[in-house]
Amino acid sequence: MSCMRILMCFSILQVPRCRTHTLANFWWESSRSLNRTCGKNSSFRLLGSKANGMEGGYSKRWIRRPVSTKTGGESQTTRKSKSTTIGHEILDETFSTRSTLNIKKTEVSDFHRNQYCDIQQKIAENEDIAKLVTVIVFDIETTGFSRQNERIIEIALQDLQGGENSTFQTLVNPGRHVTNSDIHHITTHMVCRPDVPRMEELIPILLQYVKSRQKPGGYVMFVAHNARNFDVPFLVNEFGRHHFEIPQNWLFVDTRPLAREVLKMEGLKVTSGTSLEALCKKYNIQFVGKAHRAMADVTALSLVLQRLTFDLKLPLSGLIARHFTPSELTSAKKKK
DNA sequence: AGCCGGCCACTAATATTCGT
DNA sequence: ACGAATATTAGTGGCCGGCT
Repeated sequence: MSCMRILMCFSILQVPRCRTHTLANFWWESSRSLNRTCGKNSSFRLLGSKANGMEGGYSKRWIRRPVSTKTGGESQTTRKSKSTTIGHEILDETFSTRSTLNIKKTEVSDFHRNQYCDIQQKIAENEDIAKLVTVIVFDIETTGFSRQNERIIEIALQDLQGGENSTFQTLVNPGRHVTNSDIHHITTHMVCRPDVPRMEELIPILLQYVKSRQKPGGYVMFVAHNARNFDVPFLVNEFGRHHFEIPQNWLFVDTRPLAREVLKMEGLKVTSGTSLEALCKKYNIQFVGKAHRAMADVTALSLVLQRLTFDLKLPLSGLIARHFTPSELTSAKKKK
């Protein structure tokens, strides 16, 4: 069963039980709008882990095609033309030379000049949050724990709205040996190749991709497990290392505190487990693909997130209220 | 009044957890 | 292994009621 189908099923099941405007409702609404767009028989398929030589031997296209979703209920011609719209835009980047990357850098700095007013204010003004926020679950794999000394070797993103190009995944060339392959099974041979992008090449593409998913004047909320202590600091460091800034409309949410809240609410000891694995067990969620591969973790976390927000009766605005920004992380560090 | 024990709130130190 | 957040434990001080 496809991931999105599962998401949709959850939403359908949850809505009648939770009348308030929950995140589930938000996703439900999104799914419905997709249904309207794509027809009743829509199905979304995440690429399997064997696709495009991810287990080694990358083909020429080192970005696992962001066209990793497939929409049914459409005529072949429509689908074809649609997948070339965004997919092409991104994949063209993939093949682009350094000169085109420079152009993208200019675009990126334009992007940074965009000033976003406080999202909390928008919530207070009762703006329709769903129309403003794109929720993206993400995960990274790295060569180790130290954000200073180690490097990212894989990134996966999933836009929970679904639809075409809703996932993005790539290996990253760290330019060094991978010593912890026993964890994620990503080897030096898989990433230290000329056809695997380095971080400085990937960032503009990543920014471009996220931009293609965001709503006009909207925010992008990135969700990851242990984001505050691991994924986000890593990302911030990698951006900084290559003189990029995290866009101001990017918000981050950590699912680990949510898990703690749920366990507390249920009267369980928090020490009983807030790892992604423990949460999957708790919610009876099966891993699609290998655990500790970025996309597999993202797929699992997407489902865990739905369950957590449902248990906490947390509407999208509540999730937004729990967001943090990279600047908060650095200022908190300075305080100490 | 003086003493004692129990309770609560707070702080500091230590342990655990989590990501790869 | 690293580092941050959080949980847990231990220690401290203040307050109160009961007792002599």
